Amino acid sequence: MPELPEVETVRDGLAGHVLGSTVTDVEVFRPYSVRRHEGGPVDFAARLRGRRLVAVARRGKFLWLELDEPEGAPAEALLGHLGMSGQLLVRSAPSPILDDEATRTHVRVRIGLDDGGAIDFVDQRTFGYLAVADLVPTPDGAPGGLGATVPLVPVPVAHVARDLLDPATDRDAVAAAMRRRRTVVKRALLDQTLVSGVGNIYADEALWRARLHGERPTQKLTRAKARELLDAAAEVMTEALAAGGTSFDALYVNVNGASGYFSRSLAVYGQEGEPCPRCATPVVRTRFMNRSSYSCPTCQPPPTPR
DNA sequence: CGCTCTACCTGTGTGC
DNA sequence: TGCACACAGGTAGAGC
Repeated sequence: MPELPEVETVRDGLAGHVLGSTVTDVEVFRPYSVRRHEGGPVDFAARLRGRRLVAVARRGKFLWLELDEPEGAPAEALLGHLGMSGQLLVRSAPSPILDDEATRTHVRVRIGLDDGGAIDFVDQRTFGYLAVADLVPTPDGAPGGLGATVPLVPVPVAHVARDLLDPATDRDAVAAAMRRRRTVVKRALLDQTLVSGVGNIYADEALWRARLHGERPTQKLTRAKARELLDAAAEVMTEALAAGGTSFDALYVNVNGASGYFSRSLAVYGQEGEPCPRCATPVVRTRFMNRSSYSCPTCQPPPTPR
C-alpha cells in the first residue's frame, strides 16, 4: 500500500514526466473516485481541461499538481490521495499496453495530456480520490519535495501537519506537542494534525526501533524518548524511500513495485511469530484502534495497568 | 476543544 | 463448490 515514501516517489516521478503538460481530456469512469470536489465529477473534468500542470507538491500522503491560472483567478490544484490501493500511472505516447486485466479494470480516472500521454488514476479499493481544490496560504508554505517550498496548500490539506521528511518540521516541537497529548503513543504518531505521513506500518516499525510499546501514555514519555521515536519514524521512512525510490518508470509508476522494501526490511510489521531481529523473541500481533499492531514483547514491554 | 469511534470500500483469503 | 465473513487501512465526521 502506498505510504509516505511511495507517495514521494510518485511525486518525484510526476515532477519529471508531466510538468509543463496541458490537460486535453478527462474521463471519470467511477464518479466515487472524485471526492471533496464541490460540483462533482462533471465540474472536476471541466475545470481541468485546458489547464497546464506547473508544479507538484506533497504533504504527508497528500499529493497535488498546481494548475496554471488565468490572470486574477484563485490558485487551484489537482489534489490526490492514494488511499490504500491508489496508483498514478504515467502513460507516455505511444504507450504499449503492459497492464494486466486487473489494473485496466481499476482505472477510475484518466487525464489525457497534450503530449499524447495520460495520467491514469488506478484504485482497486477506492479509498483514494482526486479533486480540484483551491490553494490557500499557510504560515510558512508547504514542501514542494526535496527541500523546495511552495507558498500554498489545497484546502483539504490545510489542517494537516508537516511530515517527517519535510526539512521544515521541528521535531523537538512535535515531541513537545506529543507529550502534551492525553493519549497513547501510537495514536499520537498516527494523528495527522500532530505530524503527518506516518501510517500503521511505519508506526509499528518506529515504535520497535525506539523500543516503545504503542499503548504507553504520551504524557509519561521523556523529551528524549519522544524525540527518539520521531527520529526513528523519519529514519525508517527515509530508508524505505531510498529502497523504493529508484523503481520509477517513465511508462509505469507502480506503487506496489516501489514497495519491495516491505517484504525485506520490516522488523515487526506483519511478522507475527517471527523472531524479533534484536532479541529473537517471537513478534506478537494485537488489536489496536481496530487494526493490527505488531511488536516485540521483550523489547517493547506494554505499560503496566494500575 | 480534545479525544474516541466508526463508516467508507472491495478484492483476497479462510473456514465451514 | 459455494457461501459467509474477517481483513487490509487513512480519513472525515459524528459523538461524547
